[in-house]
Amino acid sequence: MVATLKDVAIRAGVSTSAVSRTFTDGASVSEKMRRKVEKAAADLGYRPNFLARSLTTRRTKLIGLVSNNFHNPIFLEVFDLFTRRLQDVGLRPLLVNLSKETDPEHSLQMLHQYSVDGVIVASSTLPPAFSKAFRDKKMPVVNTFGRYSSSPEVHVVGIDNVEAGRMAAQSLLARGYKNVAFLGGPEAATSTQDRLKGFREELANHAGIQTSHSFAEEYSFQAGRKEMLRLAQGNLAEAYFCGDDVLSIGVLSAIKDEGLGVPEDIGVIGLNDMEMSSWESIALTTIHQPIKHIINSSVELMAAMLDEPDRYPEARLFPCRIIERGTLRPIPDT
Amino acid sequence: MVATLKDVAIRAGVSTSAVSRTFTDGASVSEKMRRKVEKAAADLGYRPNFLARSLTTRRTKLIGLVSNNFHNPIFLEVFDLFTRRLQDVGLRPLLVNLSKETDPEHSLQMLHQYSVDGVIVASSTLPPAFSKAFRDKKMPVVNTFGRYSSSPEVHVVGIDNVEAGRMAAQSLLARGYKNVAFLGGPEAATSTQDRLKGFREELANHAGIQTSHSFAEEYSFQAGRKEMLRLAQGNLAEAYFCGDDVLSIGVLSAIKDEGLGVPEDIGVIGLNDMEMSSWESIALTTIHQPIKHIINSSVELMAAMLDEPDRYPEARLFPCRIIERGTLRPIPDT
DNA sequence: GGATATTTTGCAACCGGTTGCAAAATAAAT
DNA sequence: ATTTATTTTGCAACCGGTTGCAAAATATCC
Repeated sequence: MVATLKDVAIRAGVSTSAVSRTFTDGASVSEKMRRKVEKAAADLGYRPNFLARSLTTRRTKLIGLVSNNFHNPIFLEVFDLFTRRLQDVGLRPLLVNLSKETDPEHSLQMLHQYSVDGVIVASSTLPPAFSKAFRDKKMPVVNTFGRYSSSPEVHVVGIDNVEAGRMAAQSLLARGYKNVAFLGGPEAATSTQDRLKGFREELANHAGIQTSHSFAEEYSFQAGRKEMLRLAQGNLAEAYFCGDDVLSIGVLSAIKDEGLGVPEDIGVIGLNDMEMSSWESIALTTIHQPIKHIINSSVELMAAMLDEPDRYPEARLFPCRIIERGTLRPIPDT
Repeated sequence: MVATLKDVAIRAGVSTSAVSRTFTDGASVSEKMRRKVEKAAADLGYRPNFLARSLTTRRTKLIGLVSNNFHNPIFLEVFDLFTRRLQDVGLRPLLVNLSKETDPEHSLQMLHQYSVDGVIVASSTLPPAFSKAFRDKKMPVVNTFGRYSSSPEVHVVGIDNVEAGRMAAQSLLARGYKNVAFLGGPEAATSTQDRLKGFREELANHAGIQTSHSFAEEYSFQAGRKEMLRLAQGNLAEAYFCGDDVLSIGVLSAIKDEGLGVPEDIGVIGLNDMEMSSWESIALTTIHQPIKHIINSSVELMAAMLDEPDRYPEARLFPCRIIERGTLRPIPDT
């Protein structure tokens, strides 16, 4: 019913190879032949079948896009950027939702069976072993938002979370806060651990600063809110560095419920700078993570790996910067 | 390098057909043969290649999931539910982002070239012609969140938007508002048109009610906010029915900026009941759209169509209900 | 114009599977 | 133990393409 290569060949009165070649760039075909074939193809509405083609070329242009982060609004931006960018370079995302799974095996096999050309693991909460499992199967992998230090075998694109933690500490110190805390995402996430590490290291350089930390169960509004309500049972710090914007927004909600004001009573700084954080009713001061650059770079890197599968692994880290909005008190005049 | 059917056949000392059959349910293989083959397959770590298989079976289990809605947080929930549900029934979503495109042709061709088994169009803002284009290519299509009346050729799953508009009008009337307005999404979207239609029809049944309407450019926070700020230049209505929750949240932000209170000065009711609407700091009164049921049903329907491609088209509509939170004044005691 | 270099074309095998059909093996019936 | 019915197996063709190789067709050179 739908036209195949052979149909076109017959109609044009040429061999199937000739038809195949006119649809393969870089193949040797004369102008005359090309015109003849293209005419026949147009008449029949022929389009080459990518899957059949992939059998011999061993290229599907399919990319597994796996994530477990479907409750953090920034991931809508992430998916938007990824799908658009992948489309731009002629790749197609096969989306895999790992929300419940802990075992990579199943999705690994599935992606393998679909012969994806590569896998993008977009998550800072999946364990590094997960990305490594793909690497072990010889699949090109890039772990976007991953931790570069813990899996030098896989390509990582993202930020230096330790540095980001440090940056948060510095901003709080600059604003004269003396009692500060970290309210992180899941304790097992590498992003949480690293941000905490940088935060504490920086604070340790300064005398007379009180510090503490705790964790939310996941990167979500409710988890952030819940943890802050719990903390409010005891003594609160003067300012909180939250592991992520959506957590911060949950925290802001809890603070409001406690009848406290931001930034008068408590300061909050987030991380990510998702679109929502700039909403006038939220106006979250946060550390901007340049996700657009991170994602463009991830896709670029993936595209490069397709041509050079054994490329030596690298970490691409992008600098963050503070976005001042309304949830920290101003820097005092010196 | 990776084991193929033939490798397994050789190692087990049987024909390739035998191997193929042990991996095809319902095929005729003796227990002895099955064991022998499975042993060999396990030794080699063999997994059948789905794409090669699809060539003869004409089933890829790939489903095009196309949307243009990457700025409305509810779509993160939508993608979460879709991907999970599709995975559950053994289907894989090939995600297509149509944000910029107006022309279906390109993605249509691409999905065709990947031999997707079906297409789910998840959008209320893509024109019905879009879904029809897939149908015309004989692909199973379900238009989730579509308008059932305007394209009886394609399967639609969602709500009755006219009814939802009516419901919004009724709630406002019940609360004694006399001057009400509709602030819709893009004017061209069928969802906008239908919600407005129901809203006005219902109001027309009641005397002494003033009404007006206008549209935001897209379903997004900023668009809602912008439109509300524009309206605030003139005379405001007592209550606004917004075409969608994210629009409502933008509207709330604008109202706050104008120094007005909700619900004292102005009432707001949204539609969707996305997770964020229940956040304590937002507490939006809204019409709940049962997206979980809608999506489950969409996937179920798609699965059914794979077995029966010429299934007579149907519309599956789910009832909405009002979720009372804090953005409308209470119903007065009678 | 003929010899040689270069480009274009078709043949046929292959990518990794599935499947209709007939032969071989096994089970059931007499 | 035969004969007959049923199940299991392998052969070979096919799904829709690509590609190495050698032959055919063109182009280039003297």
